[in-house]
Amino acid sequence: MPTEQIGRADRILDAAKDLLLRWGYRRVTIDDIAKRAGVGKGTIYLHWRTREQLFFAVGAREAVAMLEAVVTAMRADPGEIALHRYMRRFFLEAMRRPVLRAIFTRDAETLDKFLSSPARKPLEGAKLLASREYLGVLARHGLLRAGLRPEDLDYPLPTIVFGFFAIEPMLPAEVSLSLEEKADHLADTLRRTFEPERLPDCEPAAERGIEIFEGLSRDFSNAAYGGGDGS
Amino acid sequence: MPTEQIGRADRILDAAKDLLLRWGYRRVTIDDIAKRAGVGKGTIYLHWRTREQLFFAVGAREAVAMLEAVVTAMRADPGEIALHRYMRRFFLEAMRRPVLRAIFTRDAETLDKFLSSPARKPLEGAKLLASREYLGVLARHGLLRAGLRPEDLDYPLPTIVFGFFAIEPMLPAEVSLSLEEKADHLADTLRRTFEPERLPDCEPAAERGIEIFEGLSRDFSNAAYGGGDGS
DNA sequence: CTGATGACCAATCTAGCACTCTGGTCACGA
DNA sequence: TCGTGACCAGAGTGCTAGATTGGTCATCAG
Repeated sequence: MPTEQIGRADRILDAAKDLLLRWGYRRVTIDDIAKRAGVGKGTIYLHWRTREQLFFAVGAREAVAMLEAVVTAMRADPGEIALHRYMRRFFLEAMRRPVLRAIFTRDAETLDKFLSSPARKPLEGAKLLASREYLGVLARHGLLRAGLRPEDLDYPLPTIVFGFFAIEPMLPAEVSLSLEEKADHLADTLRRTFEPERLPDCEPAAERGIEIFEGLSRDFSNAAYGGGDGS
Repeated sequence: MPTEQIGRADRILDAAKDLLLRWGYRRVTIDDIAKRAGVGKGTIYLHWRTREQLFFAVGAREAVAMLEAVVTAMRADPGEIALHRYMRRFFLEAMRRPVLRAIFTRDAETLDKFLSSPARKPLEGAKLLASREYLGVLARHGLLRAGLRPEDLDYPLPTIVFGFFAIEPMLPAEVSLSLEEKADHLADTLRRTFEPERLPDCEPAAERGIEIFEGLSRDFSNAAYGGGDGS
């Protein structure tokens, strides 16, 4: 895809994202987005086949930004590859991006019908949360408790992490923890539940792990700009 | 309240519960319940002030049954007072009772508008999940990790437990864990996150803990039959 | 010839209205 | 005294006419 078309796609996604956060999924029309992006309505359909896929692309682009932040952190400090550190950062980076926050907390006001659309699934699926390959790398480098196989985390890991996201809109006002403190609780839980008491050197695991997250990032990028079907 | 009136209240609650599980909150009318219970419609209003409170009473009575099962287990084995054992049983007993399962998994099909009603809150509130007094008993008897104060669990404990309930309706079909296995994962997580490596004798803690849960059970019982406002 | 556009159309959504249903009350009867 | 069901206000439902909008494609600018 020509660079200049990517710029146009980004302008459209910017417009869609702004309007989504201001008005919510239901109220934003394709015409609104086209006007705001300064393009004709038909132009939008040169990039994405349906309205739903356009909004999926909005989320996918945010996921790419989040994954890039994660990878940058891992490059700066290989210790970030550890499960509890990764999930801590994942939580923080996701919650700080309004679109991802809406998706992960299942904000019905903002997302409306998009919540029950199949296009949303890849954005909060287990693959994004922790791919099997990543868990495999952790296991091979001694970053999971002895005897713990990657598939042993299939149920409890997403369940625990999901709890921290999903409870967010239900917290009573008197809970005054900062986002960092919440992330610390999540990290502590995962640290104690899934990791060995002493963590080995993370350098070699980080090397392989970064590749995995970069690949995931590329996949989401392709899905966002390629008019992909989100599969 | 005369015993015979409690019998009538139970018949009404039985009818309401049956219809709730078969048709869902929205479709069940007071007339339906009265007919099925063999009483006049006005009679129902001699027990509860509103439809909402009647359905709260249905849930409260289930909570009483659940708490009684919990207490029975604690009497048989004081080890059940430990946080991870208590929550394991809590999860199992709640999930095995369709009404409580609907409440804790936030089943929109069954509960409909009752989900957003304030009357529902005490049923899934933090008090039922783990009261401050109970956590105090655990702390005093060395059943929490050294340095962990009861209020330190205010955020992470309900968050983790909530995750195990709330993810239930979202699990893909290929997850074929039994309820017991899920409960074991929950117990393992709490065991490692909040408890000391070696648990002390639970006998003294169980003695005090049982009183707390019996008191809680009485509170819910009063709320159910006393036409309470659920506060 | 390529790529962008917006008028257009079918299908869905919304507003407004007439009508039904139901939660809650209370006068009456057992 | 206690239980009842006829009754009523107001909330809910179904319907229809009309507006809105996702998606298409003939047309046009460069």
